Amino acid sequence: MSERPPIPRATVKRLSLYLRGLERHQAEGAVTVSSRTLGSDLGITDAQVRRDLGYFGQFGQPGIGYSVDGLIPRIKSILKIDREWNAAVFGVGNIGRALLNYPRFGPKGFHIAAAFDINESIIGTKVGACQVCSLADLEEQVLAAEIDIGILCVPMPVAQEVADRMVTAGIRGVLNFTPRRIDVGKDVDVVSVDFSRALEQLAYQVAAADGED
Amino acid sequence: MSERPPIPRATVKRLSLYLRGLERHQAEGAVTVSSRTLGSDLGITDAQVRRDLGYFGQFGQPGIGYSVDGLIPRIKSILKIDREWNAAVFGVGNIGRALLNYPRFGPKGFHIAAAFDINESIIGTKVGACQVCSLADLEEQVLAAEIDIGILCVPMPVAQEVADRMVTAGIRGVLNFTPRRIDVGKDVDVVSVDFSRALEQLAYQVAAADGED
DNA sequence: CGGTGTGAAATAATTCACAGCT
DNA sequence: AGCTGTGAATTATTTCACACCG
Repeated sequence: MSERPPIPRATVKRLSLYLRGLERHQAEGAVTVSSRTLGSDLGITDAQVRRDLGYFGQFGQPGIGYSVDGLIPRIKSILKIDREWNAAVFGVGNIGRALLNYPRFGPKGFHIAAAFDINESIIGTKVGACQVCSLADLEEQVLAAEIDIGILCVPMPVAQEVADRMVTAGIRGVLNFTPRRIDVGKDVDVVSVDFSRALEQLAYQVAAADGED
Repeated sequence: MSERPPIPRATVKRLSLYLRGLERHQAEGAVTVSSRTLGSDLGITDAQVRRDLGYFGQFGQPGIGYSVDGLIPRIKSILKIDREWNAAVFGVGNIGRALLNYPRFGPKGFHIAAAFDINESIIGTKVGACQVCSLADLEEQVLAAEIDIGILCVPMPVAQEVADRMVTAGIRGVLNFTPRRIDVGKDVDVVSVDFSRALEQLAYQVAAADGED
């Protein structure tokens, strides 16, 4: 019955970064870490770190800080990455191929279990650890491999159409690499990664730093 | 002497998205667009759109909306992408290669003018439109090609070191594809693109939608 | 001391709501 | 009628500051 306050979106976005910082400290042999240390790693205040973690419970020890080995699994559990997620890559073009070869997903609990494309010349070939399937078999394969998350890397014009089929096939989340908003039902979540947008932000910031406001 | 209010970071992040929306409406032949239409494209309110644009001036016509052809260049000018930016890719691995082949940067005003790697077997080969240079020639080439922006795709352990050299060579902004915070002086800007983080956000959201809070 | 956890205060971002233009 | 631009109100997020613990 205890009434927890709602968790700010901004807090959740930082959680991944805390995890990163903690894993680095762990690799360096640190046993505990203070909110100040953790915060300065990512350029925020100690108060912010304590507030963020405070939403989920009391993990620290006054005078000592947070146990590195203790906090890591707590954050993984909060982010729901204390389990295996099955993902599939849709579209084995430049970006899809890069992601299939990206070695950092597996250890993080994201298992890329399938890859799809429409191009006959690469269907059946092996990219990374996956045999490329035909997009025609999407529904069947998504079901068989119990895919939770779809990584959308197809060309922009067919993005929405492929996304629709992913959703119908039962996928629960979409990681969208397409520079376009994807419409899914309200039961499915989308997170977008947008290179052009990132570059545009950078251009703005660089120019602003030059004194042109 | 007129005192403009400071521009919220959140507003700048949305500007790229407005531009996207406007270009789509332009392609579809629309002449004007209302704040409501533009907003619903990206899932925000009309008031938000008007407020955002209002920070930069009065671009709309009451009763009509915003001129599509008029607003696009205004936003480009605000974002400082009404000019050519020279970028270089550092690290021609999976991601670097994908970016060099990404066809969408050129038309947006970002010209990838150079690519660097340390791997002898790819130095001198052509990837996308670039001949790969040795990282040893970084300083010289950055200067010669007048690189403004560095796209950092090297392996994590050498990321900071390469970034330091980029900064020394005079680069003004870094687009960081490394899952690690990059430290640059205060005269240089960094924007990060972090795949793992995006996946983690997605995992959290999908699980939350499942009712596990 | 050095550090957490957390009310209270301050600041930032969003939405409301409406005067005024076409 | 349809829509912008913007004060005022609201809501979200961050920071302050301090009681309390090891």
